Amino acid sequence: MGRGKIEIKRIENSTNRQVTYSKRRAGIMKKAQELTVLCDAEVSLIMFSNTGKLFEFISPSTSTKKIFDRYQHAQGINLWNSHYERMQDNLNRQKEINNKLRREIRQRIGEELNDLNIQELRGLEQNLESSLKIVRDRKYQVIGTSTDTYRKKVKNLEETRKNLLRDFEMTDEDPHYALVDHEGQYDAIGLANGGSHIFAFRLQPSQPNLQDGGFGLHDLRLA
Amino acid sequence: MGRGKIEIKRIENSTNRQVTYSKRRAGIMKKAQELTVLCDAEVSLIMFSNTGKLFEFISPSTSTKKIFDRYQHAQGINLWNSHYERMQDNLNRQKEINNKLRREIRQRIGEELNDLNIQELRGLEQNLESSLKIVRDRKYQVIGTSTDTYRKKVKNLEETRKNLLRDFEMTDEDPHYALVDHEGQYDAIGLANGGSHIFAFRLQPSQPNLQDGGFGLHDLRLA
DNA sequence: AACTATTAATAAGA
DNA sequence: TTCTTATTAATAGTT
Repeated sequence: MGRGKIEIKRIENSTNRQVTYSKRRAGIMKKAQELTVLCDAEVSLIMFSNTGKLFEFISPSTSTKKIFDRYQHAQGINLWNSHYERMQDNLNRQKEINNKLRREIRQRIGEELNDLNIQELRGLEQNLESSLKIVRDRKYQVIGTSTDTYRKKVKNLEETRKNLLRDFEMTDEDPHYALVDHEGQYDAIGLANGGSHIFAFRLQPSQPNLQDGGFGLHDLRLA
Repeated sequence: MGRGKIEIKRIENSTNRQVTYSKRRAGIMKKAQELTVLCDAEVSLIMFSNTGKLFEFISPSTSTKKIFDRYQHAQGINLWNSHYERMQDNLNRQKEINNKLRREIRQRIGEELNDLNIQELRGLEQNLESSLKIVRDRKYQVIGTSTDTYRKKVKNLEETRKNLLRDFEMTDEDPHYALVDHEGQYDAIGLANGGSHIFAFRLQPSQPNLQDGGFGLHDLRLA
């Protein structure tokens, strides 16, 4: 139906192919639309050009999703069962891993030790010892750092005060103006200088295993 | 393109509509096929008549499922997601929990302590201390139990031997028959009586945090 | 389902 | 891409 008959085979000339695609795409779209209206049918037409571009026609009375669902129903298959199954597997795997992790935490907390033999108990004990040492070292390091910071702050404050005093003396104004404040804060800093057990005033947790700060936050039972 | 021009509107005569549907369906199928071949395109054409019957054309180079997947990808949507949304959510939740658990374990092992403040470090330390105590107690309990068991076994063995000896003496047969065995085992049991550090012969782990028996078995990075 | 007059689609050219 | 138009293809109504 053109200036000449053409063979139905791939058009090798790329430009030509593109042009023909445009024209025929429009043509088939129109046909789909006409079929929809004339015959009261539901039509889904999806086309990908070789460049990957998508064109589609869908009868106004329906939707692509509905067509997909209906298609699967009509064919008695579920194209996404494999997706679903993979997802389900993945979910189960995650849950299993979670349970193992929970179990490990419970054992590290000292629960559920009954199924551990002596070797395992010893392993766990050594493990906890070394972890405890690491945490302790880290704590002291942090304390040391913050103490240093406080020391520097104190020094700065003192120098500031001295400078102020000097200034007041030089200008002969009333000196007690600068002497009053920060006493309480000095006391607190003085305590911090001790270095080792400065947080001993913290309350002992009534639930030794469950304290805030991220430990024991998660429900360790099955989920 | 027929004996007369027709309006594009629903054909009310049912027979007529049916006939037209047949003819045009064949026509559009042919068009789809030609488009596929001429322009190297991937075409999916799905039609449901008003009676619910399904007809489809699909380019031989692909499949309906592939077209569906590609369609969704091209549209940047996932039509079946709504079906599996809850599952996906669940999966994501599990993964998140998983990461939190791994993080907790890592901190309990002594890794990733940098984001903990002093309070949290102290909490963790106390937590580890109490866990360590529980594990130690349990270990000693297990050791005690097994020692008791061994003691009983020894006692039984000794009594058995005595009885045997007595039997042999009473029947005047060669007595050294029963005296030879189990010496090594007695030695081992003798050691176990010490009670406190009987497993000290175990190798010190070169990787203190990773020992078999369930601790450090899981990859604690993201998964 | 076949036929065929007629309309519709479109290949090639501009 | 779009328009034109000669030509083929599709099909509406008929048999």
